Amino acid sequence: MPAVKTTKEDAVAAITEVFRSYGYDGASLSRLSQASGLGRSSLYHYFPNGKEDMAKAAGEHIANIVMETVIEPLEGAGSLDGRLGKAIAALSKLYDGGKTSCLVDLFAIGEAQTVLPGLAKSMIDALSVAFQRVAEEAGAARKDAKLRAERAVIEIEGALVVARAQGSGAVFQRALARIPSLLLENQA
Amino acid sequence: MPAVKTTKEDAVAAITEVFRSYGYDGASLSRLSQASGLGRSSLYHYFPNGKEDMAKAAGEHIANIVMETVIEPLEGAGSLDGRLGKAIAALSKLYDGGKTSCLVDLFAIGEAQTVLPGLAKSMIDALSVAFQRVAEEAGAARKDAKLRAERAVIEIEGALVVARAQGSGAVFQRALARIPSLLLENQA
DNA sequence: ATATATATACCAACCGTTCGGTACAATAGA
DNA sequence: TCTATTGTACCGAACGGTTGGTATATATAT
Repeated sequence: MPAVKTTKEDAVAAITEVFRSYGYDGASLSRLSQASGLGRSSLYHYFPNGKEDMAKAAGEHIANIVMETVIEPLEGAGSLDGRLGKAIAALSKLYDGGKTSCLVDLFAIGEAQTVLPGLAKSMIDALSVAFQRVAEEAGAARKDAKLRAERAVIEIEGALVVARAQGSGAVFQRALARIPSLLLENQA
Repeated sequence: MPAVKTTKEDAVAAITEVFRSYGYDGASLSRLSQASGLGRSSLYHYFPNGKEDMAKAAGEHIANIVMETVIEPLEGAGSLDGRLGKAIAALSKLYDGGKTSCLVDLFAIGEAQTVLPGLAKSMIDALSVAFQRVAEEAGAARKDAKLRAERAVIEIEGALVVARAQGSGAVFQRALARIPSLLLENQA
């Protein structure tokens, strides 16, 4: 391997932030190039299919982070409260306390839907299933657990939208704080 | 006066749908032109400041619809259940059962934020205040009512995001159905 | 020597915008 | 009543600039 100034990993991280800030359409190659520190040609070296590949890489990048920092802790060892606490802390960090958008939201707009089919859905599903398992473990029947998980995911996504509109992350923090009671409370 | 093929009102309605489908960046002049039936240049007759004016008109258009079909019914006469029912039906219609996006979400992305400052926030605030008054009328203390209203708005926005990601409006309908109990239940 | 990586230069297509001009209806003056 | 003027509605063509993408050449590291 040759020496590299910017690793592909670094480039993907930078690119991901551009997509998260501007959405698919707003993430121009100029911005992508500038943020990653890579020239146009270098970008096409790492991402042969151009913007589409970059968006896919960004999606996978975020999916990996969610898997490692949110879903795995939820399925790991320890008390339910402790595991949920870790996952919520990770979500707070991932969305910078409510200041940054969710790729699920951004990649489900306009043409991005057709360019990246299924990405948004699979991310929502993964988180939803993990929450559902937590609720079941707390004693909820499968149907009830599924509904609670759906509400938790909705609260996260909705709070991110409202937080962005209000220009304040407070509402997102409040929503995160509600998740434990939403999933665990009043079980049979 | 010349014969009018397309009224400005019709143009605004068509333009609004383009912004709702593609977001600010994705709503190109070509698409706006095609959807409204007006030539690219003709759009500048109605909207002298171009795309920015069109986005503002779309925002006002939606704000008016929300005011007339959601907020006014909430503040009108009749039983709480009846008024809430009207508002929820209007929301279901406005978002086509969860199939279309919310401008609050789309206009709070990337550069649209700076192009249309405050629009998203004012729309969120108006709906939130209306919900809060409903909860207070049902017996909730102001602080509790405010929180319930915030949760209702979050559920609406979040369910729209999840519905779009899943390609199904079912989750949005479920969220709308939860709003009455969310605002009215378990009051002192 | 070979594969990887980056730079330079370029492309057609499209972007939002502007311009010059046309069609038409209402108004004003004779 | 007829004509001249005005103002609105709209369009085709073109503007400079940017888009996403490519081809070719050069550099670097093994």
